[in-house]
Amino acid sequence: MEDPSPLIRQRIEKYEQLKREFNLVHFPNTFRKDTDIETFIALYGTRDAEELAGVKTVHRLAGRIMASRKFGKASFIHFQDSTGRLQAFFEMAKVGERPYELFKKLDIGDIIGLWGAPFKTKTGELSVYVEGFELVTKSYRPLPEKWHGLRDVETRYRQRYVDLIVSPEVRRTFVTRSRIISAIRAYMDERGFLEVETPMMQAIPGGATAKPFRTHHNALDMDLYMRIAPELYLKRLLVGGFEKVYEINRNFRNEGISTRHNPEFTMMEFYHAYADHEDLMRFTEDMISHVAREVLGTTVITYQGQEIDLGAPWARMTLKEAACAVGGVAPEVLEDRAKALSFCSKAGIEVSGGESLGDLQLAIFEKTAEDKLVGPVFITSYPREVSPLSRPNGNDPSVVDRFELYIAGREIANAFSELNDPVDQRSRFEEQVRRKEGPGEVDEDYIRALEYGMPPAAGEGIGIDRLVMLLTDSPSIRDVILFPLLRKGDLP
RNA sequence: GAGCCAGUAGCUCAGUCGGUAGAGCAUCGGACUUUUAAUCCGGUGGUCGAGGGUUCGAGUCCCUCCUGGCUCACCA
Repeated sequence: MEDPSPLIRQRIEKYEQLKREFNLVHFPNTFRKDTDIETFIALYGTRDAEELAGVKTVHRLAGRIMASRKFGKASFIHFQDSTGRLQAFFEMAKVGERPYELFKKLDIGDIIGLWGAPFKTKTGELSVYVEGFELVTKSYRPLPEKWHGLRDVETRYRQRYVDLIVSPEVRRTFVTRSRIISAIRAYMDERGFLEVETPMMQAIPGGATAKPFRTHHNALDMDLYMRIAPELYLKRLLVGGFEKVYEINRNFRNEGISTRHNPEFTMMEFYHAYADHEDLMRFTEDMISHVAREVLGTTVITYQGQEIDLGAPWARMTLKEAACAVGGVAPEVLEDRAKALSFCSKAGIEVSGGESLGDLQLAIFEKTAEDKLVGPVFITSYPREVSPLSRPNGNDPSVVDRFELYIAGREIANAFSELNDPVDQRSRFEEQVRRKEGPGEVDEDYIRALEYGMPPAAGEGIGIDRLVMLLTDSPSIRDVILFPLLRKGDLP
């Protein structure tokens, strides 16, 4: 910033003056702590004042000053580190007259290192009886107001670092996010899945139908696409002989932004050879209920006021059953293209007229039933036309062996038995090209891979952000992504 | 991309009918040895998102634009 506000100029000048006056090192990196606040509280939190009076152990702690109550010759501050928040007591008689003068000039937001023994105040709050301290990092910018915190959502997203400093619940959400992902990794690893990494930059953006982001490699003079899904690469690995693989990573889709969509989002995809979609339903309900227990200690969650039990087993319903039973659609509408078309126009579903019956069935399901599926529920038997990578059902070739998982009205996972017939796969790709869906060209190398033989398998994608939203009761995907995409722009 | 709503001090917010821009917190100076949004006294701080228009006069009314939120569309 070229012209810092008076407040910031004032702080910079103040720091210069403090350094001169108290002979301080400029932004030092010499303080070392030996105790986290969480540990300190765990050691002493339950002991009473008399017991603590006998504890002479000096701990070195560090953190950011979040609140202060200063008096002439003694003061209290609250400071926080990554593990918690603690009160510290500064007494002129203890730290000395000069250091106390320095202390009184510290600001909320400054990072301080301090050492002292535990004690309990008159009100019974565990605190550090400070023997000495160092100004570790000067904060030039004032923090948001202590009582209301940071309310402005734009600032919260653009300056997440400030949001994290002042909003404990935001920190908690992102810690939970990390634990969820760790629990998933552990679950997969324990079951013999191999975590792999496949290209984020692809010459042919396959595996889904979203619009890709385009980029360019200069040295190769080659256009590339940010991946919209890792699917086709993961299945190449099945051809290569890995039988259980997974990847947790970003996908990029050049589509709209909403409370449920961010242009880059995190997906776990996994593939299991010698398994089918039925196996994956059991696997999924077990995994997600397991993760909920690991991270939250329960399978019963409350999402936006609605109680949902993630305990297995989960309900199952075909797409048509859901449209009828949940969406209130008359069964014959789903069996006749003309009736389906007229239903769509009445229901306000946009149609071009070129849709197949399967396209219409899916559109009707999504319009009428999707957001009512509190679940958890597996929706099965998707139309073949909307599932170009799925294996057709053995009894009814109009549908495929696929399911989507719905919880709280949202699609959380999509899975199917994989199509491993290269001839059928080629014709589905060609059909996509004809219908101008997908990448616009056949991924010949993927077909070639299938021609070598891919073992029968099932695969699944789980939207990690949405799962985290569910388990952290977050209404918007931006609440579970540290730095959600916003228009380029700076705050004044 | 469309509709609706919002933008005032570093932060959280008032601002009536168009008539001299306010409060609390933060910050600065002073008092204060057990506070919990400490308290008390005094002070600093504003391109009212940007630009244009109407008017004697605009934070307030009108237009355009910017940014964000929500809903819808696309998508997962």
